[in-house]
Amino acid sequence: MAGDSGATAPGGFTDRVKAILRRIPRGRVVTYGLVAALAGNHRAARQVAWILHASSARDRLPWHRVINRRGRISLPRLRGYERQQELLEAEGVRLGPDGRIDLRRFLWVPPRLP
DNA sequence: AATGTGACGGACC
DNA sequence: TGGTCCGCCACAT
Repeated sequence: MAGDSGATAPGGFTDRVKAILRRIPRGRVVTYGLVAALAGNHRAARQVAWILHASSARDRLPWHRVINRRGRISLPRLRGYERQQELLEAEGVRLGPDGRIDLRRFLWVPPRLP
């Protein structure tokens, strides 16, 4: 039907990840591992990255709010890095001189899961 | 069913 | 501090 372009099992890991990503507030970030954990598998961080890579703009996911555990943008330079940085800074997320984001300050952790 | 993918994470040196 | 190696997982082909 309309929207089966997603093609993943409804309510599956991918759906959960997407739902979580859409709840990240502006000006906040999460790590791949955290999202994976919230989605039910703390070891599936790589899968979260894969989902973002495979998702299109139509998914309306705040992909730029996902960074790695070091507080850094994982996208390679000239392959999305600058774009992500720009989007983050536009929301007030500041990168340090080493391109690091202070997770203690910007990391978003949902207060509770329903 | 087997193999490949991918923007990870952690252990280790 | 930073590079390398390895384990992990769900989805694609």
